[in-house]
Amino acid sequence: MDPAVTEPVRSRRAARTRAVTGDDREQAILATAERLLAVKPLAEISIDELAKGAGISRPTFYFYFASKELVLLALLDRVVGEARARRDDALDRLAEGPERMWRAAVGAFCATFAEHRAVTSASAVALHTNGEVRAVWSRVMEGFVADTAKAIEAERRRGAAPDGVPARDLAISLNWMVERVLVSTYGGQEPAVPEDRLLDTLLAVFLGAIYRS
Amino acid sequence: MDPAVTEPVRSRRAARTRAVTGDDREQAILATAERLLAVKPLAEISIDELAKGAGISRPTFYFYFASKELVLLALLDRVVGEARARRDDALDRLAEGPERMWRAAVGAFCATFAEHRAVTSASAVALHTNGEVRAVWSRVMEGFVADTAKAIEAERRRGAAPDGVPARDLAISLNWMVERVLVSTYGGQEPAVPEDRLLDTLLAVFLGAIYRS
DNA sequence: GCAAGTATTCGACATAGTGTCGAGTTAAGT
DNA sequence: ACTTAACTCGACACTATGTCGAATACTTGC
Repeated sequence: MDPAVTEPVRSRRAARTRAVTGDDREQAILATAERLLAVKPLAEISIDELAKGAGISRPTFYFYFASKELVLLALLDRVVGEARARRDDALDRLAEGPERMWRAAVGAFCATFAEHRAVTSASAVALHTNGEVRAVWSRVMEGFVADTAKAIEAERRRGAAPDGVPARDLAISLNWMVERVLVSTYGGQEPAVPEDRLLDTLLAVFLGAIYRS
Repeated sequence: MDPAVTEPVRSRRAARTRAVTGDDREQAILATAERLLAVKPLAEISIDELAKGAGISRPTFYFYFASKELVLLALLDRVVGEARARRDDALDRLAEGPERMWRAAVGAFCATFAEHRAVTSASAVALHTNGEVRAVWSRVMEGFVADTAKAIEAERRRGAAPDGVPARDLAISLNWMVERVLVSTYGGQEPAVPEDRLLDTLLAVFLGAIYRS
């Protein structure tokens, strides 16, 4: 994902001339948002709260962000970069054996989600509410799906995995499963897989779906 | 799910005395909601719209439902009953062979979701917004999960399926997968599995996860 | 067939949140 | 010092929610 697409998060403002203040405020808004998201969903956070938390008035908030969803998006951008890096790292581990690789790949997603659960959970929800969050999330998922499908096809070519339903369809289902299960576990929604069995369970489904004829 | 739990949807009003009018209005609200949900999400439907659509004023709406989420819930209740009936039907098909049974069980979910996509998609979204929808959805999922887990354990006992991760964890993951994949496909969210390959794909994951050692 | 009670209806109000406009202040660059 | 641009906020307009109380309509017991 090129950053350009999610860049126009900030309302206007060009290169920072004034030493700090502007960026400080922006960071203060982001920090406030992250803090509040750990406690309650985005829908229950008013712009006034974000502004107050950053020590500015409500109209001033709009100087920095056009909506609270865009604040979330800025937060999400950070996290996405991290997830991407970890995943790329995992995909290089095919040499260590397929199970190792899949564990690393699924684990990358799980770990990122867990470490930033406030932001990721809120995003998974905002997805249904906000078009821009939906677009970002779709692009992230698309990346994971494409890589997963490629890995499945590679395993099929080398004869390790049997043919079956289209690799891409399988990849889509598996990746959405990961997303949904993580949301239920970390969002406190029942029924949920206990956190400590998360990775083993998801991995079992991956391996079964990919390697069983 | 005992109906009693989701019964107090209506604000008050006891047994209908006045021949029809009251129930008619209530049905009109439900019909309006279902019609609008086919076009836009619940969040974009105002109570005023629902009231106008049913030919009443906004305050009068509150006589019938305490919130628009409760209207959705009433709609969902109908659908849940249908899904439950179909699923029960499917689980009796073990005699026809495991693949047949699983196809029927997953298909029951898919078919219900597809036939009432406006209501089910809206509910899957409201789940993240509304506590009561969340509770109903959780109970429905819990039912599916329990039955799925029981079926997996039965297959394991008769030696058809190998042991592995706890059956319940597997059941949770698989059922959330179905939910999430259906929402993406019917909610027009990318990436999505094309509608006509939905059942085959989900079934492949089920069989792989359950029967692969 | 009417008095009493209950079901139903809505106008009017109170409240909360969003987004915008325009007039201000502050700081940098020249 | 003066211009320009960054930044700030008071005040307004708008939309939606939810509630209260008074009015109307139907039903039932008498």
